[in-house]
Amino acid sequence: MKYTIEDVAREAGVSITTVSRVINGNYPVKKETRERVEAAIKKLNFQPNPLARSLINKRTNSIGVVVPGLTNMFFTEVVHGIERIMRSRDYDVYISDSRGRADSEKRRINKFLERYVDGIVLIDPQTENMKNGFIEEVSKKIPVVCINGYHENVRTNFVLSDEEKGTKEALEHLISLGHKNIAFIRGESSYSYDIKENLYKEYMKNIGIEPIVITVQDGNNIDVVENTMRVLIELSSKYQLGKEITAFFACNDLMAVGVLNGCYELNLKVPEDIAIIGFDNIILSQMTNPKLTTVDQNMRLLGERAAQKLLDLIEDKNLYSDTDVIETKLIIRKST
Amino acid sequence: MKYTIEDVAREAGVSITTVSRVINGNYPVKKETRERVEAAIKKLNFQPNPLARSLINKRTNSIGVVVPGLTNMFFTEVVHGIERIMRSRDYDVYISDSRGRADSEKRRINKFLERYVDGIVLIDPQTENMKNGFIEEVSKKIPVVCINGYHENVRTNFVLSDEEKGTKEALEHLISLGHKNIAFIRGESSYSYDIKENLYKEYMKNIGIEPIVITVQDGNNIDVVENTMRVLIELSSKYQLGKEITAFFACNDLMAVGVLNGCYELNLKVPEDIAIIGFDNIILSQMTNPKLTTVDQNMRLLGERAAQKLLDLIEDKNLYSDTDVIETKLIIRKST
DNA sequence: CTGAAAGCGCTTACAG
DNA sequence: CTGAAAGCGCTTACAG
Repeated sequence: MKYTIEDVAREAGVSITTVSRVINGNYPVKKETRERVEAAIKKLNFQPNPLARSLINKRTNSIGVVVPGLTNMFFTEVVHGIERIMRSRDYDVYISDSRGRADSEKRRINKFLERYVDGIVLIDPQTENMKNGFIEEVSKKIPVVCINGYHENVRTNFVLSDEEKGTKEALEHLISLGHKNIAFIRGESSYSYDIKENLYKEYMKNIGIEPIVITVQDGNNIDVVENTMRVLIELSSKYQLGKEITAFFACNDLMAVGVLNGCYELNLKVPEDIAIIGFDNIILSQMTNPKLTTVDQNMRLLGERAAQKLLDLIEDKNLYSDTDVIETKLIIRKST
Repeated sequence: MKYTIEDVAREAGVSITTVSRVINGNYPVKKETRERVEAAIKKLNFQPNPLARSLINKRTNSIGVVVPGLTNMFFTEVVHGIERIMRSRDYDVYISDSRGRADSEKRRINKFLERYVDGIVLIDPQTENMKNGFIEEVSKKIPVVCINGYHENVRTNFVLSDEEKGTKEALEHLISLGHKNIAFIRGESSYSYDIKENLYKEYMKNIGIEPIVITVQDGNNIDVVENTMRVLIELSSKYQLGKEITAFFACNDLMAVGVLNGCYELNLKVPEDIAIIGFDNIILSQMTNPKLTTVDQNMRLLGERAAQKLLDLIEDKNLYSDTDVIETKLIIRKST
């Protein structure tokens, strides 16, 4: 079995109080005593039971991260950024997948709360949970940082990428290339899609073209690639692709790849017949043929910044609310 | 603040012992009393502190999963299978990324041990940690299931996909198409690559051709796609591609996609000039152009089977060692 | 600088 | 069927 602090105390011939003190280094201990205790710890290869410590400290040195889908590389990149920071500070990061559903997200968060994580990062939290006050409630109990997502009048912390600016640049890029008949592809429910859709409609209004909004299902699971492709093929019976629609703005790269694959099936040339622009700049966007024009969200930085902020919150408990914005960048490649 | 069992006891006018008994349902409690306690629990919205329970039970109702890289969809698919099973049994699953390095994998495992997870799943564990006995040691302390990875004389539990059979079928498929000059692409250190390489060499020996083994770096991170592409381009100055090499066997789909992208850069037609076969059947393999011929590892089932086995182990502590083998399946698409 | 004791929030013999 | 008490492995006032 594992050794306890009592075994160490016996071994070193001191009280458990003293052992505790040398472990935590929070009280003066005579050098000689300390060395004896350290030797005992080493000899027994003693590791304090984090459960027992947490029970008292109310701290677990761990954080929870909730993502809508592990198969969208956008999220794994962001998580990677979070992990980089957290590990350097000796925090454990636990990842949990909500499958993009509000009830599941809620459950995941509650589980983390039960487990006494020290803080939570929510990537692309469900709008429903933002609007109904759930996330604000959670933010009162524990440090929370949200990456992207709905944020009007919600008192919690945000690290946002400037999706508005990114969307504008993307749309203007298409327009500067002479496109007017631009269709818009989005997933079911995410604030990121909503922002983009609003801007898209505005632009279309300005150029006097009827907007075409296409909603595929869950946009954050890799299955969306196939789904989007199917949707595109259906679409080709309604619209004359290459004429009535000459360009697609896709809300993320996964959907953009779906469009690309659909074009291939339909024998449409990209970008000659159809231009495609994605969003995120996941590595997949460089792997297609042609490579995808897209908007870089600087995913790694989003994660790092969120982690840093969460750490700050955990440390001084100034619980909320604050917003950081990170720049996006248009990456022009071969699909436009 | 959160309520404790004491608050519930006071509210219901019973002892904490009784409250504990109705929560756990492990001792008889008079119906009337039970109802009073249940009402109090409901009223206070009481949730028992899992830390305190775990301190006594030595159980946390959670498991750890260590993966070499979250950006290789092979792993996220397997994890998905694990989560499906675990959630239905109300276990939390915590995912941790070793970045494919033995020291990091060790550290991740030790962290899980410290946190008293009830069991651990290792996906594609590092050969080094298998051979030096580390994983066997861990398996003595706690239920462990390994998915794939080195397994000679290591006493722990395995769920393996039949990579040998898969490799043979892939190679035979290429040969049946008339290929002899087959090159082999692998990542740095993984048992999966080793098995495949051995078989590859055997086949090449049989057909009397000098084997060409190309090692790219870390094969389990999505960066490998770019790396492989670069490696292929360099390779084109050493070999006459399409002649001295007419086919590539890649140890996973990520590398296969890298080869595909490289061929595109080099203006080589797939499969006319160069045939490519991958391994795993991650969804990405259907998204390329042409779609990839590959070997399906049934990732979801690998995860589910491993989770089920871990659960069995957790429940009856019959700690090791046992091996399940799951069939692979050749998926012929357009790259061969 | 050091230790005995109380306490974190639970569970489980033990006694009735 | 129910409760008082010990205990899980720690930390931290309190006293010296």
